[in-house]
Amino acid sequence: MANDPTNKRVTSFDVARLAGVSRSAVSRAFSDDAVISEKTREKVVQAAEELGYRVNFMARSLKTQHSNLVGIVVSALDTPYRAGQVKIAAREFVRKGFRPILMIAETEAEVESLSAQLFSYNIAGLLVTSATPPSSIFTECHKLAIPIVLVNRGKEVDGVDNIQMDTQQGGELAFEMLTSSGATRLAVVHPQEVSFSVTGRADAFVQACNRASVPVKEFLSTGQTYSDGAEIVKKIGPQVGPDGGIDGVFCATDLLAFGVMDGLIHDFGISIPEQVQLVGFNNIEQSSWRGYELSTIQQDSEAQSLEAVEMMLDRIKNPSQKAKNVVHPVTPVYRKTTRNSHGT
Amino acid sequence: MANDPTNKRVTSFDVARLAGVSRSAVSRAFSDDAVISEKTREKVVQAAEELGYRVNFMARSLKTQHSNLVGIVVSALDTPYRAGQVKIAAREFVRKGFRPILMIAETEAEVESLSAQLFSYNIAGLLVTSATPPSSIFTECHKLAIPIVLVNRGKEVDGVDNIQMDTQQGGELAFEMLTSSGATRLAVVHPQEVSFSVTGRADAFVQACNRASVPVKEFLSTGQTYSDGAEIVKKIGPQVGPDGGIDGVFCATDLLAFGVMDGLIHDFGISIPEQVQLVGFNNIEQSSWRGYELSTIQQDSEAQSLEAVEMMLDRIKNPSQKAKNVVHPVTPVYRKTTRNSHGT
DNA sequence: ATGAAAGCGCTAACAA
DNA sequence: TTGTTAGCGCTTTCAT
Repeated sequence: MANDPTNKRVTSFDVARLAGVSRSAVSRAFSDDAVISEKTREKVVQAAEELGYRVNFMARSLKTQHSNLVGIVVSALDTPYRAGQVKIAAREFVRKGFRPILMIAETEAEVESLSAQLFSYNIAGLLVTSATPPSSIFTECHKLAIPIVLVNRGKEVDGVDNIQMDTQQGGELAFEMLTSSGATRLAVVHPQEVSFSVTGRADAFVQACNRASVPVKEFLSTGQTYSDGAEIVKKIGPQVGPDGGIDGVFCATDLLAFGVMDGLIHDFGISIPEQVQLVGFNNIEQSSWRGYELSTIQQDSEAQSLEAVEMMLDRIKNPSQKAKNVVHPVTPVYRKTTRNSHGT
Repeated sequence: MANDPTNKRVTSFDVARLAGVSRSAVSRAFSDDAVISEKTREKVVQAAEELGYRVNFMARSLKTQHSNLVGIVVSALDTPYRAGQVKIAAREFVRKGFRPILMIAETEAEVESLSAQLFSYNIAGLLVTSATPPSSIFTECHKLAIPIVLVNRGKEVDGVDNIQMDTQQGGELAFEMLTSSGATRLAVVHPQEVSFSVTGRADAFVQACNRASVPVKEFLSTGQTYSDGAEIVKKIGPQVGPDGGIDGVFCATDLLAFGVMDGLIHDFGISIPEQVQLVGFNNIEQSSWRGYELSTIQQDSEAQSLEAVEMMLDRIKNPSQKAKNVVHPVTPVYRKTTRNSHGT
């Protein structure tokens, strides 16, 4: 059983010879829907096993003009929400026979260049869940007939599959969670950088406030992480209080909420939810930790990811179908940072 | 600028024709170290741009017998520690011109099958940071001359590059952190499933206790997450107390520590660090959150990841070099779950 | 410095 | 059902 590394690699030719068949036969033995008699198939598989043969996907892809490689372009992978999303998507792709190439892209420029790099691989599709790619990518994908699906990346782009949460509902829900349990002077904190889903939910929240003539103050954080929350709370803290101060704040992100919460408690001695109520967004794992027990709004990232890959596979099978645009509902999760335990 | 999807894909042949050169010339223009005059190179690049040409990596790989694809096999990607690790590694690979294929493998069987799948792609290397792959993978890699590097996957395997934290030092440090500030009756909690780095640090801790004749109780959790900590604390809580009870516990993972901590505080009314001290492991981001401020032991996952990819690239360049085995030191981080603020 | 030609390992007509 | 044959798009000797 020669296992010296100088071994020539084994090709379909070797297998064919050992099995006493043609190369086409071995090809057929390893193709999913090919006509081949069970008997020869077995001979081939047997020989392949013996030789340690594996079909060379590079050669196959070259010939068939498509690969089972897909691209996943993602930002902030070290964030619990994104990590979960990517984990699910990657697993699902693999389960369906595809291999995800992972590209970390924090800026729009990176999204563009990294996506473009993927085109050299005959990728079967592209999943983007970071910044919205510039339109050059879309036209390129279109030209190359590469399906592309966007997750939480904003309004419909022509001919691009899209899956997103219901930002509108998200903002309204946050408003409701806060006001239904007595908050009357609100605040919202969200990152200064504009992004469809994050900015969107904040905007919807503000609109809901305006519609109900409830005063609302806006606080812009540097980013959307814990430390950004811990930073912005310095501006919020002084305005929270019994006499006419803020008594309900919506943080566009759970992470942001934790930072704000800790600052409020530890630096301003404010008690939650007695003096201020707090609502976050995403319902990441940490939100249920007993040190926080954050009331929040859940988007089902697992369902999103699963649907994203399904959409893509659909598209691969049927490239001409119309682009879909699905929006996922969002649900309230009442925990201990709101006063209302709320039947729901 | 035709952008109809029926467009034939553009090949080096098209570029060659437009530029008025041979196909070899365009190949040379896109190869890093090839002899070509600046003038023709420019003509080619120009033509390529115009046509939207991109070299087909499948064809290139087929010809050259190697690709710039690498595999990353990982488990528990949705855990903050792993997510950070993978993010860094993936970015670094891309920066160096490689494309990481992400494989999520929770069990050893999955590691085996997913790694094997990657061999169909002529991958340039394999990075494993989940369960330790079975030896079949090693021999396969050896046979195919594919470099493989293991991160925190235990003792040296013959001919396999390996990078790991200093488990011994980790366990001893935990012992020191606890005892130097007065703990005298210790406990350790770690997952029942054996894994090199996690079980290793716990074992080292127990040994340190034994050596110093300090009593220590062992608690086995189901896994290594928050909820596993929240579960096992039910057994620990009753044994913590003023009269001869446990007064110092080392959790093999920060996540585990959070679960234990919350249970101790909320279900048993125990105050930390007054009644028990707590030390975790990893120093993930959440450990510094003010809701926890966990004293812990840091392993520098960024450095580890960076070094892992460097090792791999080294290996790719110089396949015959001896396997390396580097161990990274580990450092104590004193926060509020130990009594000692300790100069360090 | 450049071009001609061979061939990487595979699949898909086509013929038998 | 099977084998023969012709490329997929590229790189790389080898001549020039």
